[in-house]
Amino acid sequence: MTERLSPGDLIEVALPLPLDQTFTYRAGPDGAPAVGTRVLVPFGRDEKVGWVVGHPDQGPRGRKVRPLLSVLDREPTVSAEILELARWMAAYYVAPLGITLRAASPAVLTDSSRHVLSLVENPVDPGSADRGELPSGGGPGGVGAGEMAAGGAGGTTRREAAVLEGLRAAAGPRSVRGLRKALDMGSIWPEVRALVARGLIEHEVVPPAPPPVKTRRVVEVVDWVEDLQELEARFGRARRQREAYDWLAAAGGRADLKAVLETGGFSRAVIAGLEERGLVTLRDEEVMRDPFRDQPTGEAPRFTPTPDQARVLEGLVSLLDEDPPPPALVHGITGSGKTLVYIELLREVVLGRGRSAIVLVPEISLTPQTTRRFREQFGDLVAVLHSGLSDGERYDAWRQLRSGEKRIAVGARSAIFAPLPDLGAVIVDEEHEGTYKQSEAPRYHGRDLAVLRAVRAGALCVLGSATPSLETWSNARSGKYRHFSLPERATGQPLPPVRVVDLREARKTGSAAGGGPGGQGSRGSVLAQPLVEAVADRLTRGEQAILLLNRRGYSAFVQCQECGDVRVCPHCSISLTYHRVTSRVLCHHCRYEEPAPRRCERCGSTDLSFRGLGTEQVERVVSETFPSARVARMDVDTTSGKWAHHEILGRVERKEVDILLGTQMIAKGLDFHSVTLVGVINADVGIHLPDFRASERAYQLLSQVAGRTGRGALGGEVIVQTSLPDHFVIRHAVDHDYEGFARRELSEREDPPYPPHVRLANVILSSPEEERAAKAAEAGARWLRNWATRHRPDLDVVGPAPSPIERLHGRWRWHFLFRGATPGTVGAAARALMDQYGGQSLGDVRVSLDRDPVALL
DNA sequence: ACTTAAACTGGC
DNA sequence: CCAGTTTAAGTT
Repeated sequence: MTERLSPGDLIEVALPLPLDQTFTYRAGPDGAPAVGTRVLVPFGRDEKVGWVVGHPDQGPRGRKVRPLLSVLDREPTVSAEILELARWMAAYYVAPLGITLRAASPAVLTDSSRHVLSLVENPVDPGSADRGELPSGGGPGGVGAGEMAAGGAGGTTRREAAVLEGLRAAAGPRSVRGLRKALDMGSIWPEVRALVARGLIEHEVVPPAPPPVKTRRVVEVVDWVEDLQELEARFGRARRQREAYDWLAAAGGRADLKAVLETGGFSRAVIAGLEERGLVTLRDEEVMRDPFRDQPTGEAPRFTPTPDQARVLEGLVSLLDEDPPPPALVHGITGSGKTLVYIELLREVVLGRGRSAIVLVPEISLTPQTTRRFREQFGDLVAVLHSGLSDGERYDAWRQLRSGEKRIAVGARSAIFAPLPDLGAVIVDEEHEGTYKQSEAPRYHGRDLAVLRAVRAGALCVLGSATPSLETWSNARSGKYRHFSLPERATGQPLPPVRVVDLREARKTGSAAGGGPGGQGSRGSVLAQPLVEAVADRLTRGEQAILLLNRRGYSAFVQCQECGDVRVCPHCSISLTYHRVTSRVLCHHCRYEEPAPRRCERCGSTDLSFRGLGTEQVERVVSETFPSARVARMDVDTTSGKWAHHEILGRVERKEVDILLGTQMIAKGLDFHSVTLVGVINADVGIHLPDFRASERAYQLLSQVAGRTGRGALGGEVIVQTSLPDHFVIRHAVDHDYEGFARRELSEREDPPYPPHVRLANVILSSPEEERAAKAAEAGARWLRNWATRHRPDLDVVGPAPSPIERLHGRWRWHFLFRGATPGTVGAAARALMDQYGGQSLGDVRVSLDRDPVALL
């Protein structure tokens, strides 16, 4: 598309603000920048960075149109492909276009101007001070308000004094934003204006920094003198210059200035002399920062695929020729070698066909082995978009992907926006992982965007998992996705046998270690006899054990210790949550509530457990039971440091640890052959979280942690402790029967209906005042029900109720759900709701909408 | 999100 | 009648 690019033309700009609209500006003297270009524009008092998203013929009716301040890119930084993806996200997830564009761009390209304040060293007499120059505040009365503050010297208000004090406290200049946050007293602009007018402080608008580009000085020969005699003549007595010239010529005509000085041993003056004679030039050349530069590349041995792997690979490659290729599920058990299939597929797509590819991984710091394998195979073609990269490193990786210098992007969910031309494949490893869902706006699902982007780009999307999400599973079953499976481990070894220990039995016979009558009501039987024996066995053999406690840290459910029964909402089939304060149990979907039970509804036992069991308690019991064992604990509390994961796993690898105890984070990616026992302390916890995906997650976790053992020649065994040995999650996990589990879980979600049978959205309303959050939730749900009767009778609104996490960051949270049979229904409702409540601020109540939520917290 | 102006408070 | 605080409207 060709655009008229004349000065004064109008541009439509998307700004990263929570406003569901774009803004119109007038282009500068160089004409209207192309769509996808970043521009700096005035916005009220501020200067904002936004993206040109169109060239409207006329501005908004009856409004002024301000000119843009500057064009920030020579070339568009958002391609037509990514802009379309951003537009789709904005519509689907009901987020402003500017917010989605920001999410799709490297951080260094989204910086706005900042207002910076500094103290004036020696303030002159306030009366004679010039009035400070401030950006005109657009609307009427912008400047007028500050006028009277320039009055007497003694008229320093309390607020002004606070601003001055805040500036004195900092050594240098401070941003208005930072100061405002620190002082926590609302807008400080009136005070700033008054203080500037009296010459006490200075104010400056600092434009966004240009993207940081690292450079090096390079010396390059520009005048080649071949003839010896002429060389003599040209250099005369400048012997060192002649030598430097020869040195450079021998080096191919160009070299790092640093190398010339250090390796060549020439002085800076010698080079300057050459430059003077017009023989060489000095210039700055861009250097790409790459923290993985030193990682070994291209050294890995080529593995021969197993027959299964070869069959899947062949199937995937044949899909490449369909237009567009249909998405594919690769369902492969733990240890079946999915990564190898990805690698061989990329070999075809990237090396064979010269196209590019994206590999999404759930959380890159937890999967160093996977990323390393791609580096080893494809070397410098790979850009690893690690969360630990500096903004500059990330920007360099982004540029190298855009230029085609790198053609494989490996990273977490935001890598789906990698600016790769000619995309040939997108791989989503462990596609069932919840980390692919972004928890802030835009609340996109990386896996779903992967499918969408791939289809639109004519690329193949491969979703890989040992325990696919039920959404993906049902798409594969229905034929929407192609379905491949790897039912065996690449080594040919079987999955480890899983033994179930019935905690109810263990308690009756009193054979458990830990807890006991002294405990606070919750019989803390931690390790039943079979697990104690199994661990002791590993200790004597010098092997290692992993103990998992999948406990999450919020209010628990109520479970009968006799029969294992859990109180469930009669309407939502979600566990009821115990509230200590009111001594009641509550459904966090529909707000059904009843008094906390005193005895079990099913068997009448009074032995009810109201609390889960934490890793700390387990650690204590384990240490007491095995005093000589070396125990390491790995959970969010022990892994706060940047390299904490690494450190703990390193100790396990070096066999400095006998028992590794932890939460779900130990279930992923570990591959240690001397781990011959996996013990699950209590499999029930996860199953009864108040969330419709609780069973799915519990199954995934059990399956995954079971896969941590039996990988080596020593074999392995899994012991699962549970009060619910007959629960289908446990039964299918014991049999390593994903399909059986999926069949049952799909039927569980039919009534009441949950995804994948229906589409779901979650609306959270939060406020510092609980009352207001509740009122807003009531009003919102009522409004939506009303809307539905008129527009979408098939829409179902559930709730409102207090959110499972009732209070977060000092705000009370209420939520309600709505569901519909089709994306169209849910989309229309989401749009209508946000049009009604999204923009308008209901006092201090914040509204957020999460479409296709991964968890209802 | 952030600013500003208007509309309310509560002290006299 | 003010200073301070809450609420609503506007940003091109």
